[in-house]
Amino acid sequence: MSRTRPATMADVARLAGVSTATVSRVLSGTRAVDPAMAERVTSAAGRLDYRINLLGRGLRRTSTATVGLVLPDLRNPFFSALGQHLARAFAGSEVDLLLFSADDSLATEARGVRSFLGRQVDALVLIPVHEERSAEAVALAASSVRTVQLDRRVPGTQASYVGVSNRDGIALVHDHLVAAADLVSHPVTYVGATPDSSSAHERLDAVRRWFGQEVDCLLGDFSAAWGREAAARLLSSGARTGTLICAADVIAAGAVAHLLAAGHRVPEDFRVTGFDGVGAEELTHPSLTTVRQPVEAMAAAIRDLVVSEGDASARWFEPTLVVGGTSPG
Amino acid sequence: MSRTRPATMADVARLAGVSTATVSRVLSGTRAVDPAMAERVTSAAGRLDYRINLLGRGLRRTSTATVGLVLPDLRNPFFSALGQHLARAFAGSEVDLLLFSADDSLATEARGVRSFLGRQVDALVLIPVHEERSAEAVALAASSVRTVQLDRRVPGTQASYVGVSNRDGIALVHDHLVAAADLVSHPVTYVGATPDSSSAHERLDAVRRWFGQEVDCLLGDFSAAWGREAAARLLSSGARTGTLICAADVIAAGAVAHLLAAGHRVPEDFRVTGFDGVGAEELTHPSLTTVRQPVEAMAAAIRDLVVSEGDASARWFEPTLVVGGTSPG
DNA sequence: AAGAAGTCGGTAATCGTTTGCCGAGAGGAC
DNA sequence: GTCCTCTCGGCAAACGATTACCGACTTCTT
Repeated sequence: MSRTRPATMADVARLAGVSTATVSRVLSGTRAVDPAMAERVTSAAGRLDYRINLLGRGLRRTSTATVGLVLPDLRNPFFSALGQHLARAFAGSEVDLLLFSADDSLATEARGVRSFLGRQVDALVLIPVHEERSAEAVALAASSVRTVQLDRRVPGTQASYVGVSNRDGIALVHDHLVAAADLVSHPVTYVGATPDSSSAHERLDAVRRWFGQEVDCLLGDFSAAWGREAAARLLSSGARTGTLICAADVIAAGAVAHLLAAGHRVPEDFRVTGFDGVGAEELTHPSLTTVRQPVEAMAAAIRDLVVSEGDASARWFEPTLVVGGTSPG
Repeated sequence: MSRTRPATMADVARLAGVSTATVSRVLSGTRAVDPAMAERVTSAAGRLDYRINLLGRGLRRTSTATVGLVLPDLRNPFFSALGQHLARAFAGSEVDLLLFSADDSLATEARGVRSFLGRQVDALVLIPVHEERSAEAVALAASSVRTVQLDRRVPGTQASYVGVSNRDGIALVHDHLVAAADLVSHPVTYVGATPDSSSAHERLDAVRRWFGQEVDCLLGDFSAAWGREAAARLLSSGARTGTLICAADVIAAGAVAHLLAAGHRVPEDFRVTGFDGVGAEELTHPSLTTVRQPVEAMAAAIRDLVVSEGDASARWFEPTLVVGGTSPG
């Protein structure tokens, strides 16, 4: 495993008997070069196993053909689905997408932003960790490069935003349940996340809007463990029937698992709905009724925003309802 | 959103009335500097909102304090769990961990490796897409920087390896089932993945070793959809009881969902086990019996390997059995 | 035939940072 | 007082690529 000094353009130029300018032009196709000479250069580059140093290129050019994505947590399947779709959206372009996980920490998120900025990325995609406390990181990003917030946003920043209409998503759930079920014998409980992120915030507001201000709310985080605990609390408060509207599919899956384990029936005794629809809803039986976010279209929108020259903008996508086995109908 | 030219060290030096050498030494702490002067420099840097250009630094220094991770697919929860644990393991160090998703494509994987090499990363962590066809990418990586393969490996390369003992993992399942169940009335079927990756390969070999060469095998990919399909095939072949040993928790979850949907009981009629144990096993009811990989320890080992100076090495971690509700006992 | 226009290779400056080396000054030993 | 040893700031040369500019040459125009 001995590693020799990598070949540089100067080495290639020497071997091919030309100047580095010519090598650069051949390899990056910047300007026409005599075919015979070009052939000498490519063969020399191949012989020396030359690979370009992107640091040198990036330093000289102003751009790096790189976009950074900072996300809060890879274990949340919705975020990893977004990451995957975004990666695919960029795989067809000249631009490299690099990911950085903030590990749900504001400090690590800030570090990720600074790291990408230091690397002179052309644009930054951010899923902010916190609705207020990520403001500094988002502002720093937006003041330096084209920045797009994804899924979650920090109000009052200059950065663009791409996300789903949470109000419409909850409305889909509401209409579905009102059409198919009796919400008196199955009283509604919202199992959400504390409104630290704009999506948690907006989903909570939307639930209150469509189901009434007095709707019962249990707030935790976006995890299956919280779904289980919320279901446990509900049962220990005496409920034997009900409707659980969950802020994410992982929460819903946890809740369903606990309800079934406690001997209750889904959807007969308890109806449960999720949110996101990126695949986790199909892991369970019954499969989850959920609100599907059009992640592929969202990823494409991000890709387009990132390469475009326009001003900051915001775009809300329309979710759709996927009816599974955890709700009647 | 007007963006001005970022401040450089020369700007800071001018404002502080010192040379760029002094600025560099103050900001990177390379050498002692007179406290009064240091104070002038830091205040000037703050005033100008100076942020270091890592391209310049990386070009001059030989190292970049960066490690790249190329993984096949973020939607596989095991890979995103590995990514997350690795990110956490590096969050405490000076080194930045950057991720790149190969989108299950050999070409994209190669692109990721080349991209990271061009960025002069200090080390590369690879989860190879394919046991044979990723050989070129792994060899390229290993010939340029310290390289560690994770979870999957390409035989015959110079790169280190960190993974779990698949043979021992399947042995745990075997011993558990033999102790707790009647494998005659519940014949064994292995629901695995085509042996394109070393982990799929090794798990298949291990199943044949512990359960016999003639064990029934259904091979697909690491997805819930495949788990469902495999269960459907098994049922349509007439099976009404059985034991399904699955190569991953997502496969197992899909299989269980289909079996339950078809009206069968788990674990009474069908016993099902998974592999990985990174959280997906708790989304279902019954919760999955699975083989847990010690991902946190594995991530720590990767971190240590990456900073160490030693030769290439291989390390197999020992998995543990997590007994859930899909198997007797 | 002379000038204009186009093609294409090379020279050297440049991107932003780090660091080897020099030298000035301080402090200590004798 | 001399010499030796430290400390610490600055000069300038890298690191590896790109590209503005120059100039030699070819081709076209009139």
